[in-house]
Amino acid sequence: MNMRDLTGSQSSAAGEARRADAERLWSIAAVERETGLSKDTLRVWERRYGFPTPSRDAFGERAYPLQQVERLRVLKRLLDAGWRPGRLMKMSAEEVEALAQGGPASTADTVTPAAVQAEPLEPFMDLIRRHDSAGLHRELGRMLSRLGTFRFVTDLLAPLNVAVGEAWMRGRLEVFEEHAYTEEVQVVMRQAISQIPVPQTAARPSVLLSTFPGEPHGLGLLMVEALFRLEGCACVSLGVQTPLLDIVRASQAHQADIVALGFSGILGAQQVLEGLADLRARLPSAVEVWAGGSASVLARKPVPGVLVVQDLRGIATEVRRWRDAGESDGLA
Amino acid sequence: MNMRDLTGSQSSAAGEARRADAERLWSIAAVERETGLSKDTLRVWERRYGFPTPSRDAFGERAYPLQQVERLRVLKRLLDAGWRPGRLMKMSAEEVEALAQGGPASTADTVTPAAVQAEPLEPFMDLIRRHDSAGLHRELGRMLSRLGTFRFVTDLLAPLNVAVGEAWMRGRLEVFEEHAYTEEVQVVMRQAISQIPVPQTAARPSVLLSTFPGEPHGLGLLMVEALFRLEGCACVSLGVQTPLLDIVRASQAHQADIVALGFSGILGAQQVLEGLADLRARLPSAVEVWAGGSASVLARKPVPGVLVVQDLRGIATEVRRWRDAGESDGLA
DNA sequence: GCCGGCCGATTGTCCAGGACAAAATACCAG
DNA sequence: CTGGTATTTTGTCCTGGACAATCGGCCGGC
Repeated sequence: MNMRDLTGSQSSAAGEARRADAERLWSIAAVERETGLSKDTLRVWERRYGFPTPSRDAFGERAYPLQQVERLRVLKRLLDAGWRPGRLMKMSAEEVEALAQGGPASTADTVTPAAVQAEPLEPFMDLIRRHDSAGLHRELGRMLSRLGTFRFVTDLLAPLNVAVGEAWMRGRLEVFEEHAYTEEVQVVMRQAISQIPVPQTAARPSVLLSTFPGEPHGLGLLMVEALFRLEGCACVSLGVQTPLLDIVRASQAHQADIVALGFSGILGAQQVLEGLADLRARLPSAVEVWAGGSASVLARKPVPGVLVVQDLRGIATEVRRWRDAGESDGLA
Repeated sequence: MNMRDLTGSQSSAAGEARRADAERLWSIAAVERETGLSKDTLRVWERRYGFPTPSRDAFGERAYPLQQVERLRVLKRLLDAGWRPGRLMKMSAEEVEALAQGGPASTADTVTPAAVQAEPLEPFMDLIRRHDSAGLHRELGRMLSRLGTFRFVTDLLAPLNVAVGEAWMRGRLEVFEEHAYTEEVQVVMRQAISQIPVPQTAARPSVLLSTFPGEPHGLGLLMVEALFRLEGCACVSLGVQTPLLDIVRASQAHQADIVALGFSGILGAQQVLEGLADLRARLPSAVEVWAGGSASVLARKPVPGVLVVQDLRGIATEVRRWRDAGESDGLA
């Protein structure tokens, strides 16, 4: 419609654009958005470790060069992989680089329970790495047809998600590759869900699904929704990042029997535990709170009145338990 | 699986739970998550306006009572509707309440271009307010079939999104209702997209879709993706909130001809403009940057080298322009 | 009369530097 | 080794000040 804006600033040579690039400086807010490190953390690292070392703009505010932003991205990734800042900051740039490229997780070695790895994952990892969205879509669709929704979720997607997460932590996958993967899986999962026959009206238990604010990972929610629907439950999803008070209100409005929350491990332990306890306290005791996902806190510290479902297969079991208990106030 | 966690802390009477509720206090981080107001803002409001007035916990940290959190939620909504804090803080609780319930937008009266309101929206708003997810899904699906994807997007969803946004700002819709709406629309839109025949391999232009960090609204992206696909373009979506540097890398990996960004008006003006300029500078000039959405900044301040597509119908026009220009470096 | 630029008031973000809770690790006894 | 306690590390919270960005109103010219 409005073409005028396209005419300006055509850097003719690619090299020229590249140079203008590197000189562009980033504000602390921009670095926070780009890296996921809070402003507080960025400032305290500078004070404590002497890195990063931003210059200052005309107003005395921090201005980070691209190079440091990229290094901060690497550090953040290593942090998520279990490394600690103090250790990383003492290392030379080369050592960090070597670590970023291919090192194993520092401590807390990723225990891959290879026992039940039912389907080969490598073909899918290959498609992701080759940025073949169409191919990934096609192959996922094929596997959905072959395995059926239940096994597709439990035997393929669940381990594949773990593999993707691990690949990212080891620097084998970029953020955008993980985003593209998530998007394709979402498409296939929604297709799978739409194929499940809708249950009777007012099918019980009715389930409300969401995640807490700060938890952007929604794939698990979709997988869980599919499994609930396969059990004949009525599901309402709020998508990700719903404020606590809104989850409470939504559970009233939709007359939910179960509120199911997903946790990927991004949120801090305290945030998860306090949030669940809070939610528990604000919901009538007849409404059950279920929590699941890869966050390790869930396994370590139980929250009174909250059911932790570690294994996706447990959903069917627990739904049966709920129904056997008499459809309301089913707690032992 | 693990039932033990369900047995603890059963507050037998609902009233008892309610009372424990009100006494629970919120940390400043929790209030930030719940309201969307930054910690900095919460502290400076306290200093400047004398509200909120959190008590302190045993460690001297702010502890907000539920009542103030809820008032802050209302204030945040009025802020988004165009009010200014100084004005609101001078008003009595009753005046604010009256405003929150039904008042019109303060300044910047919402100009509803009722000219092209092709489809009646009220039936859908009703379904949303009645929390009839199944009904909403059914009616949206029916309209999709009746209108076809193009008119469904341009004549129904586009104005409906505006209506929903406005209803929220006027206090007629809760956050969770907007979440549930978004989810249902997403389901139908993905179904619509999957029905569009996939184009030839390597169809041009190839389009990369995403939003900037901090912009969680993804419906527009889906609508735009549908329109691009209807024009026979190859689309790859990264979903919402992709870091800038990752958008750049993704555009290389997927050999995108066009990078399309969506803006809902949540992001600040500077963030949008600087982000677009930055992205522009980091992409080869052969890759076009398109921006759209309801953010008013886009209309006010043009960014050199960025195409602003105000009207969804403009997408078809611009795709034709791109193709006529000779498939590469098509800028005038 | 209406649009556009200027100016003062408002408002959110940034800064410094200190403190300390929470988490992770090291240590030690059984 | 195992489980609990001391110690270090690390992110978040604090105060109070400063100021850029934005908003609202004012004025003057087309």
